[in-house]
Amino acid sequence: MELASKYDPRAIEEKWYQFWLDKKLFHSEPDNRVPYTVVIPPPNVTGVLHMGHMLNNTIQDVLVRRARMQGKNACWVPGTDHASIATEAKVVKMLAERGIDKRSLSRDEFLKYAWEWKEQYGGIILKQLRKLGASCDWDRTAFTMDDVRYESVMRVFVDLYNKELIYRGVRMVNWDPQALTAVSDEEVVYKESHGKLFYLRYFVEGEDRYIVVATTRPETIMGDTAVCVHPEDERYSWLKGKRVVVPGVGRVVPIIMDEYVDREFGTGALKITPAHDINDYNLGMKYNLESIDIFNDNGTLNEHGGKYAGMDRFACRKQIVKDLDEAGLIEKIEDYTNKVGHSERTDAVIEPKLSAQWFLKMEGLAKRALEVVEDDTIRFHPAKFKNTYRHWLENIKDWCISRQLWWGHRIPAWYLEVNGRVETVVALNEEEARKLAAEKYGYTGALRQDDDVLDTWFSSWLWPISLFDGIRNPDNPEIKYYYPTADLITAPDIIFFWVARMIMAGEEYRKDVPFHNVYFTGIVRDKLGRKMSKQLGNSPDPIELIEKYGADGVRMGMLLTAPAGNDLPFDESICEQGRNFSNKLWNALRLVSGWQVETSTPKDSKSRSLEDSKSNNEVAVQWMEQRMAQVLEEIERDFDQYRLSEALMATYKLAWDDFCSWYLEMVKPAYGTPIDRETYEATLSIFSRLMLMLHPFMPFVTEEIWHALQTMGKDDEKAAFINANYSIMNQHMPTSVYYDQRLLDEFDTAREVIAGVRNIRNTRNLSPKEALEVSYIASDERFRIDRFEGIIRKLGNVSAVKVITEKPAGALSFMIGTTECFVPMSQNVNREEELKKLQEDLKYAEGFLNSVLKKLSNEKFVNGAPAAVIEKERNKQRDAETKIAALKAQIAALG
RNA sequence: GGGAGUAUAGCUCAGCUGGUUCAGAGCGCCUGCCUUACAAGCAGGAGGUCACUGGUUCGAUCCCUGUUACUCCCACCA
Repeated sequence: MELASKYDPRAIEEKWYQFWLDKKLFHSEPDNRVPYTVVIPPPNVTGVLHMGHMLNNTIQDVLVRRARMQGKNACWVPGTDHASIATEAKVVKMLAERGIDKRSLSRDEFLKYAWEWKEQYGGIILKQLRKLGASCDWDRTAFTMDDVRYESVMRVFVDLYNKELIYRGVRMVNWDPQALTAVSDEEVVYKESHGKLFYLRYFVEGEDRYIVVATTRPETIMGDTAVCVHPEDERYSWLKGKRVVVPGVGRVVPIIMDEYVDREFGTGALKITPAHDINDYNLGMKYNLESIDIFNDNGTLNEHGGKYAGMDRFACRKQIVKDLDEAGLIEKIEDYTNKVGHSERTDAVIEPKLSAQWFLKMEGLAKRALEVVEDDTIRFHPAKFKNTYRHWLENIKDWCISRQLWWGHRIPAWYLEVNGRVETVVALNEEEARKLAAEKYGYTGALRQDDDVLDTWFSSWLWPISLFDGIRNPDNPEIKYYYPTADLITAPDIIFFWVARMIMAGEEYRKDVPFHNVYFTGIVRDKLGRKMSKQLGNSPDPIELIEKYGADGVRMGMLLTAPAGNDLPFDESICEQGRNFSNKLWNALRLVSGWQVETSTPKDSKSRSLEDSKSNNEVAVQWMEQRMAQVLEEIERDFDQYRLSEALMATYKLAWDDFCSWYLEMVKPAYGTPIDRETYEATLSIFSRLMLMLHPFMPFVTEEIWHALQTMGKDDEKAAFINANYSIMNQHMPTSVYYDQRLLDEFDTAREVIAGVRNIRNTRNLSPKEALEVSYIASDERFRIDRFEGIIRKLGNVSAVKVITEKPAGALSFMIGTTECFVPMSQNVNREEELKKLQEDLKYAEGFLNSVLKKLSNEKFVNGAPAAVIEKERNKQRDAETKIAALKAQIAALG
């Protein structure tokens, strides 16, 4: 078999993904195994894959594939989110481009377009995930608005309404004038903005005196219904009981006094606009003030705006300032910086607005959701997010769940009029509602359904349950088997939107947590530390990256720099490392596949060298097995703590350094000679297990190499059978076993000897082809290299390893611990240089000894420190003294 | 305004319960090599007052005080 010297991921990745799909290896059904469930954080149905998705889904895939190989029944459920506001905005825009105005459409017509759009563009992102290698159970693909999920949402709404946890009320909400809908508190982003603070004159009714009020929003004076000052503010005590004229408007409003006012801010006087500010609204309630709503839903002035009616709020601000200024009603204007709320989805400036909305009571739900995180029934990784979570839940307010949109789950509330009163019935569907209306009110006329839809998160919060139909059929075998899920992998910015609410829903509808662990990924940033975004154009296209470096390469690149909860400064070049690693593995395969295996065991003298190499190889195999067991232990620990990047790094080093650089070099037969069968088999086995360990991180290249290894040396028929019927995916992950630390230590010493020889060669410009001799004085029992002598000879190109008792003349030396090693030189050594080097070493050793002696002569240390620590210091002292003596002797020999 | 977090090599980060895993890893950098698996490679090497300050301790990268810088979250000051 002839293999290309460069690994080309493209064809290989496609081949294996199709193979996995054909074999239905991602599919899961409940059985006797332990379940391992992960639900995907559903991406927006019309979204495209970005780097954040890449990171998030790579992590999920690593965990899922590992669990599967550990013998668990892994089920990773994919799906998409209907994303009410975002999708509706996209559809509106698409229609506008086609010259269609949303307002000219009926609800049904609009929804038809929306569904068409969804069918056309929806799910692109799921296709892209396949390129990444995601091992989702695609048969289970769900959508938050498909039949099962839709009905689940309806049932939950009805249930919570009947439990009196859902209510409808007129409240001040965050209004998005662009999307024309209310949004929740969490969907408002406050941004620093440079504006002005306007000082307006409010004349006292019938007098020449006036009071100056500072405001950032002069356009709202049309809605002013009072001016408020602090009751103890002596500057304004004269105003008590008076009334003032709203400038430019002419309306006469009362002066009220309330401690809410901050006397230090502005002039200490505050204008009250109950319809357009939450605080003013509260004061309005308290003092029974009139509330005048001056805005239309789209942010233009309504009929209360007088001559400004129809103008946009920001245009109106300019105009009104101009007009007031001309009328001499502006005292001054100052620059001012404050935080202005923007809609997360549309970026429009949020307008506080009074409107009728549906709310969900949070108090009881929040309490339970807090408990399960506090007592570690659910663990956060990293744990610091517990603080954030607690703080939010302890200060939570009722959740505004209605949205004035069409795309979404329509609120199942119907209105009817009986005896001049509007009554509400809430039911699963219109038919049920009709029945209910008849029962409760004896009403049989037409019903009018609420126009609003539910907040998107009102469906996502049920996701871990509704995916297994656990709302509609709470006792079905699937929900019982797969719920609670194991791990949730998500970004910290949706901890409130989604994570907290899923926990609430889990407690409410399953009396159990929805997952046991939450792994918070970091935010993917560019080299300059900026968040990746479409606007900045600093986000690479993940699909292009995959084409360039292979999915394995990109996965590895992402994982290497992404410890849990840390932001990840992404640089494309990191993918190169992943690609190079794939290539390295590929070339290891090329090496092994080219080996000739010993066919008979000849007894003649020619086989001496083969026998020699055999015993070397035995040690090599032993060592590699021990090393592998050690790393496996490390990796298991890393996974337990969700330290994925560390687990990958450990595996990477095991494969590259230990396996390729050391092990393969140890057993590699000389050119033209065969390798013994035992070593060959052992190598294939070790290599295969390495592939298993790497498979969760790099699924494609490992599957390819694993197959090559399994079929190596097999006849065509057998190979074809293996290729058609086996996959690395469901092989059993190796587990750590006992390993011999002594052997590992001995190898480390041997490795230092080899490095010492190579270093001498390197610094003295000696040819690697010239064999050197190594000798050492055996004085330290910790220095044991007997077992690795043959390997030292092979890898260091050493002709002999000798134990001696006297320092040889004319030799170069290096120290390993307290043992001196010598390399005799045929040519003259550079005395000056050697002397300089030895003196530097001596100086360092003496300094080190000094610090140790200082410690040991400190009575407090000797009395206070534990015996073991003191013993260690004494050992250090002895070693340092030995070393110093040796160095001095060498210097003397040279001089 | 409140709260949380971070600061260790040029970069990104480990360093778990104070003492031989104690100053580490990967990448980058420097030097020499196209050594028949791999230049997407091989061998060797250099780099750090562990942000600053004071304290606790026989002993501090690690615990405590304060300072500085950055990051994030929360909040209705017009």
